[in-house]
Amino acid sequence: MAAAGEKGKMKIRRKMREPRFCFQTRSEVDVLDDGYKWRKYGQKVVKNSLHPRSYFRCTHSNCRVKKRVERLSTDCRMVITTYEGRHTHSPCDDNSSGEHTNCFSSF
DNA sequence: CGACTTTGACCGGCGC
DNA sequence: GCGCCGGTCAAAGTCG
Repeated sequence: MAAAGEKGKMKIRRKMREPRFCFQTRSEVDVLDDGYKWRKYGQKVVKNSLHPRSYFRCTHSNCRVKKRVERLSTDCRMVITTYEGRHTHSPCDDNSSGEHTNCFSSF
């Protein structure tokens, strides 16, 4: 990511076996309802942003997907939504049931 | 009543 | 060896 700049190069964390999806969205709200329910489990301030970063987790039981929402210091209405992991259930359940519309499977 | 939110504190890993 | 940063969990409170 852009944060890779700094002094050297961030050592790649192979520990993260789960894919990471970073999305830049311009919205006034932190959490956009993408069809999943998220529960905030933490908030920390990061120097690179000068703004508090929010940590979300999928409220489902079989879903351990994590979501990270960070606000841009240059654009308060711009937020970076980072999804970590894969959803094991369908968004909004019944809706489009039996349809694995998981575009994320690209990875 | 159930579910979700918020803040603080704790722990691990890494750097120097 | 110690300090610092990032990340996570827990408890309580509130709202629907």
